[in-house]
Amino acid sequence: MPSSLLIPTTDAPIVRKAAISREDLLAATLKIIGPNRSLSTVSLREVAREAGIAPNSFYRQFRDMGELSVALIDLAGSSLRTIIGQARERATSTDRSVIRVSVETFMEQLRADDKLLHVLLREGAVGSDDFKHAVERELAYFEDELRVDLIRLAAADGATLYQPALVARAITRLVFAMGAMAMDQPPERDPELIEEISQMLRMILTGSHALNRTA
Amino acid sequence: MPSSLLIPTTDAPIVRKAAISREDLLAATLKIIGPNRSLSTVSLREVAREAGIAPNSFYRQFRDMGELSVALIDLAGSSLRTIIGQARERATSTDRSVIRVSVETFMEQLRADDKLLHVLLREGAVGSDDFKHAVERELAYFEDELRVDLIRLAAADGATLYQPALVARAITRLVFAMGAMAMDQPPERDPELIEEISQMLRMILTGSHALNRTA
DNA sequence: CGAATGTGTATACACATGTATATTCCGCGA
DNA sequence: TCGCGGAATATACATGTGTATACACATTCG
Repeated sequence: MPSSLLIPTTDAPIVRKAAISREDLLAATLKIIGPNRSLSTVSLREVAREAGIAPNSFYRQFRDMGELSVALIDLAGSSLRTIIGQARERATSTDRSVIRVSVETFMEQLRADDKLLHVLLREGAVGSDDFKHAVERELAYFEDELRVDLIRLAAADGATLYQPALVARAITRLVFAMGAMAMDQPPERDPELIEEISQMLRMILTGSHALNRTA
Repeated sequence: MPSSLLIPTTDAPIVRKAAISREDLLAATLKIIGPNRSLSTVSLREVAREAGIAPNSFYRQFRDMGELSVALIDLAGSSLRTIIGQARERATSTDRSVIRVSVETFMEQLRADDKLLHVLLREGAVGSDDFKHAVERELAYFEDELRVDLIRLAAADGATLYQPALVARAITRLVFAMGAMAMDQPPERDPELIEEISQMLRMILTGSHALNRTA
């Protein structure tokens, strides 16, 4: 069971002095990228500089930037799954709208999980094939967990969805697109955006129920 | 043919190139970018090479690659508006589903309009502020035209939408996200994707109608 | 005709990048 | 204690980049 994802490991299963770790390089990369800086334009040397190591030391951890990028996506995926878990937990322990609480949690984490989720949200469409596959894999995870949740929630309400898989995909893509958009806006607008997204999801879900009845 | 009295140049017949235009540079850029090549990683020299001109000649047309990128987005925007027009035309002259015909047209143009729309669909989240604003501007156009159309269509059916602006935005973002996804898939899957997207839009629209009744 | 102007090119420079090779450093077992 | 082996660095090189400067040619206009 891998426990260390974000926090530097303090373990010593084998004798280690490990001046530099993969996590350090990932963190350095996150510090570099930003709203105007895409992952694909970050150079190996730049990461090494930010991490305070010699360029060649990079190779001890990754074959090249492509490999680091994939590792970053995997990290972001873990973070994303944590969010889902939190949202699910919060949603079931409240009387407020499940949709609303979930969207709120998502946005909150988007702001907190500095830069990590950004990569997942906005860099999905460009990069090496390996990279794009890594992104798609995480999206598929999200989609699938959402699908299961949707079915469960609908059943609890005594209803059924029209096409759960499609609903899950639509919601996933829409939320990610809106999330990417949100990252370019000041946090003050978050409440507004949360409201917008919630309404959109409500439309999709309501539509799904309605279509189920007529189909 | 008098030669310079300094270094005798290697007798390369210096032939004058035909005048270069902005369009040539834009076309050259489109030839360079692809599924694994983002606009932000394309260099000025590379564009010049592809266009068959000296690097410095680039400056006669654009200040830098950033300016060229914005011009590309504007171009893509025009192309997009042509698509909307076509879809509207086709949709009104048929008994088939408006949604379906529109989505089909969109996908068709996506495949035809080689590379141009790709830029708009997938590079929206990274780049200079000017670039991102250019992308957002085009998205807003699309959104707004769609909103007007939706209202008109709903009225023709004697119905009203819940929140036309929101519906338009949801559809826009969803279609663009799915379109970006489609570009990474073989055209054989287009029919399937068209079906998926159409269903998603149907859910949103149906949901909007339903919510209008209950709200 | 000849100068002015506008457009394209060649050359050059000062960087940055990825990586091959050689070198230094340091903890550990002998 | 030594020295050995791996980790980290330093140096180096070939290549790519943006762009400044100087030049060549064509066209326009006095």
